Amino acid sequence: MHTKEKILLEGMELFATLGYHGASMTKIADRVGLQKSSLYTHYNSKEALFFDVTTKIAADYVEFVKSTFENNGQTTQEKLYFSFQAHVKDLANHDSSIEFYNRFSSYPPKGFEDRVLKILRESEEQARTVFKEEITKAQADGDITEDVSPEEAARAFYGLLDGLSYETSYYDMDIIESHGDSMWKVFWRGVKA
Amino acid sequence: MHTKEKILLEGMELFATLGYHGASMTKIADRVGLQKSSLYTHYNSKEALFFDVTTKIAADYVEFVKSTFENNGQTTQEKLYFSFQAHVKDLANHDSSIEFYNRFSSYPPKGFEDRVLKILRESEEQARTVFKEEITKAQADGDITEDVSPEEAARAFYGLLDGLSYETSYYDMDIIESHGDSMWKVFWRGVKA
DNA sequence: GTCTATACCGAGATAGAC
DNA sequence: GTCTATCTCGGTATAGAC
Repeated sequence: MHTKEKILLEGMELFATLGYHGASMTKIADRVGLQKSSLYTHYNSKEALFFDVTTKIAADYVEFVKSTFENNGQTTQEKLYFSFQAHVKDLANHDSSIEFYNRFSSYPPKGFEDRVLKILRESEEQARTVFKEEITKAQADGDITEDVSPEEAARAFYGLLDGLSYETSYYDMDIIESHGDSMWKVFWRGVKA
Repeated sequence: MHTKEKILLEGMELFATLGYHGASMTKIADRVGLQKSSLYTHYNSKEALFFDVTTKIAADYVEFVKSTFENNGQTTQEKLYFSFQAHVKDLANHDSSIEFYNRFSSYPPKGFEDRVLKILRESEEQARTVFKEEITKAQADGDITEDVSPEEAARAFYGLLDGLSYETSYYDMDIIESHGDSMWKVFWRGVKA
């Protein structure tokens, strides 16, 4: 792996776990196996590194969501549940790219708010669109009630994920999975036809 | 107001909006109208101030939740919805004590994780107990389905709040309220008898 | 209790040898 | 590209006069 890629990867993990200020250039350099001054050969500033990571994370997230729906021959309930479970699994495992996404969606570094949120919000918008399309199909098939609009159902579904995201740094894996089950059960009861 | 109380209040607001490291002693002192060195007359360290704030926030939150249920002569649905709306309102208004609670539940300052989470988790446990009691009563009255356990319903209800908390720093007030409506609608449909 | 002055440290970033 | 050395800034905290 090239040095620059390794910096990107270690930067992502440290930003995700320690936050922007907690992840010092010294710590990143240590993990890469360099002196901090050598990082500046590859990135002009810490800020430039951070935005490179942010852009990659946003693109990867959309791909992840799409991939969770690329299973043919399932019912809508199964597809939605599979996607939900895939999120729960990554959350419970403290996957660092998801942790990066959640941390900086909620708490972008001071001064970078607008630029960070623009990047992350656009990718979330794309992800939500994927959910909405699945729900619209399910309504057409009569699997989901007409009492709830696709927009409302998609928001409620995304709300489940947000709720679990919030709990990530709060609870252990088994608790998160258990909460996920409760939330899914109530959600599905709330939208099924 | 005594100086120490004012430090506590301004500290809370700055910790909530800027985070632990973002809220420097200089900034806190500026808001109080003191030199930063004078803060040390009242608190031995920034850490001591932070934990004083954390303890107060945790106690206040439990009181807040209890207060949202102290309306007599309502149906369970109305009481739960009232509590939910009270949370939405504070979240949408970016009430700083709720922002403090959410920020440091998810991202406690490095080195303080165990002590901060212990304080905040205990208060959340108490709040969840309040919800569960209401739900148990509602089941006894036949307002909430027996298909879902009180524990599951309470977790799903708390999941709604967590999901909205997550969205707080992401969206504007009107969007949060709209998402809240969608989530409530699906939740109630999911638990009603 | 509040002030000014200062010690001390770790952060981001740059210069220049190799 | 990587290194050592260094600059500058802003942070927490302390000393001592008033």
